[in-house]
Amino acid sequence: MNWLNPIGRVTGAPNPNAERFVSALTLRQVRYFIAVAETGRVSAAASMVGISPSAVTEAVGELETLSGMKLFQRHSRGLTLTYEGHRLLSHCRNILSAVEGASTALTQPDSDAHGTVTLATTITIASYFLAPLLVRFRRMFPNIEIAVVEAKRLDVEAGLVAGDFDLALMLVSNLSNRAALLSHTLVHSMRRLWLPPKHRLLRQDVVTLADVAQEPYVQLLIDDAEATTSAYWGAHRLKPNITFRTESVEAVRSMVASRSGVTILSDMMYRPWSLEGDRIEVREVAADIPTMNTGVVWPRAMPLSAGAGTFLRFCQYDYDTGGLDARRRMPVG
Amino acid sequence: MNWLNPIGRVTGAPNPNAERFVSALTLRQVRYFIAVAETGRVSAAASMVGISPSAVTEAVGELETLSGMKLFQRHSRGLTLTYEGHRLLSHCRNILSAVEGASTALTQPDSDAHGTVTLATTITIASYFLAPLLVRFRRMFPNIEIAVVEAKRLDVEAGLVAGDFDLALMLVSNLSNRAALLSHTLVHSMRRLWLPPKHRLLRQDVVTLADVAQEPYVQLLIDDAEATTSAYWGAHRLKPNITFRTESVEAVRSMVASRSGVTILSDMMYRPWSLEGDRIEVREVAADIPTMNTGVVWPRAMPLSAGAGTFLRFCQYDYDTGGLDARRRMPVG
DNA sequence: ATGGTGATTTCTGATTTTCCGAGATCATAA
DNA sequence: TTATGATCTCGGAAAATCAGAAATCACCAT
Repeated sequence: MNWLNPIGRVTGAPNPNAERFVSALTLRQVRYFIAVAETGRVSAAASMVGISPSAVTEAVGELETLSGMKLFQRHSRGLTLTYEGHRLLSHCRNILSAVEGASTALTQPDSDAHGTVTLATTITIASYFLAPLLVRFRRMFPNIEIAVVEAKRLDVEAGLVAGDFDLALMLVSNLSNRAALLSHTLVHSMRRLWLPPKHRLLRQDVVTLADVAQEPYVQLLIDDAEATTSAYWGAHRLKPNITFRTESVEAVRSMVASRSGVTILSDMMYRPWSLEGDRIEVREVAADIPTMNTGVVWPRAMPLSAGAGTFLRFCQYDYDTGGLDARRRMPVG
Repeated sequence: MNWLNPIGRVTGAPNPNAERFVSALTLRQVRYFIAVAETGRVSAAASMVGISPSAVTEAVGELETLSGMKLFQRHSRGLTLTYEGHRLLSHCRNILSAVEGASTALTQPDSDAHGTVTLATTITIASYFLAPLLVRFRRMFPNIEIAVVEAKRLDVEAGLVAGDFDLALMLVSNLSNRAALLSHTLVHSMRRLWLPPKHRLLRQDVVTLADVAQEPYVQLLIDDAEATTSAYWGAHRLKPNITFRTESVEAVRSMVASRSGVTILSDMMYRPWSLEGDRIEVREVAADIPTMNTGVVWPRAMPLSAGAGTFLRFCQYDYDTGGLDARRRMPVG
């Protein structure tokens, strides 16, 4: 039990157990507490929520022991909030308004949402990420039209802040204009070493970047692939022995499968077979190679349109349910 | 019961009863639902929250009938969220984080808060509002020092955006720079007609602004009093018959009490006696006269300092408990 | 096919919470 | 001092909650 000194400050234990509070609090207590605080009388609060006064008294008492502080000053005319009670009241209102938020979200399902969303992507995403995602989205929201625009990374960012695009699917690892953009990353893809079958590095227990430096290296050129490569090679004070550069991922696959070189690319692009049907193996490299993070990006300034909002929510949902998680389609290197 | 069609959309009733949802939802349901959604298995969720799986199943079932939609897709390996369930999940997280917010607020009581707050006011507030408020505040927070600065309205606003003041107590009805300032109004004071005893207008059933226009009018000059007066007189296409202007409210009181004129001023300044001890009556005017709204103002850009935050909270608390409500000290006109 | 496995769900009874209603209590006003 | 109007306390009944056993179900290997 806590006591108030003459000037109304709590003098008892400051925080008995906040742990217990979050796990034992009841919405019933919150509702009754708010009713009492707003009416100033237990009886009025009871009739407001439609139960007997004694139940309200009980709930308030529970809340007081739970919070470990006296919430009301009781006097003959009723109850008035203490300062601590007043502070708790605003938090309790937050809780109830969160509940109401959930309720209104339920009453306005966006199953029949409509409108159009202009979505920008970079080429990497467009090739390996977008198509299956869009299929699932169109199936669930047939009345939302998605206009897809492919552009260079900087142009996508510029278009977002200019309002030309609603949102973008792109690599968020190296976003330039973070001040004006918000992002939610959906997938972290590891970058791993691609090898032809029976390659000598497959027999090694651990493969280092120095090992890879000895091999002929095929460098992909799309998006920021080359810049990223030189970044983490440079951090290790090494250089790949680049023997071929191409903008085609299929060409990379063929080169690797035909034992003409190796490469390090993200799991998102990996497929176990080349176009010709030859197998491609994959190995983890014992080095600090950043993951490739792709996600949704939108301008910070304006709130998302309804359609864009449901697309964003859908992306999270689709990721959570495994729709676009590349690792689940992958062998364990 | 609702059903999912092959593409996973709910086809049942859209919103059975949102009313019931907000009044019957339980934190228990929310907690268990989140646990199941995060683990994807009833058994794991049960051990996470420390109860039996059957109880979890029950709670999830309750939440599904309460929300009127299927929240999980059940299969042999466990449960995965439907899209609707995913959407509800984020709202449920909101609810729980609101609960946690309340908890952390309880563990960090600001009873022992300290620091200094520089508070700006205009003259009207300083005379009729501030002193008793500060007394009560200092009694509750003796370790927070309040430095009071009195200035003209425009200077107060400029000082707030410049960061010279933490907050201000002032009239919020006619704030100029609303773009850069946030405000919370504490008191709405009606503006009413001040009359000497036995004045002829006291016998009238209703008093219009046209009636007042016939009387000699005493115009107070402090703050925006004159601008406000001409604003609402102008809106009624009338003009007061001003016979005296003064910057002293005491002078106004004396003039009215000694039958030298009438005036219209806010209840906040009203006292039933003049300095000489003569009585002053008050009457409501049947006209559209704006109320005088005074409250707390602070710059929108930066978050409030800890001390300023508790001062703001205290003002709301003090108002709610009747500390600075002028009407409770007033006769009913 | 067929039984095994690992999960959810259903069912039942025990425990706890929640509620009501009747007194007890208390502070204030007449 | 008494009356009043409020809260608080204390039963017992109803409802919610829980645990554990049994039932069910989908999938997988044999």
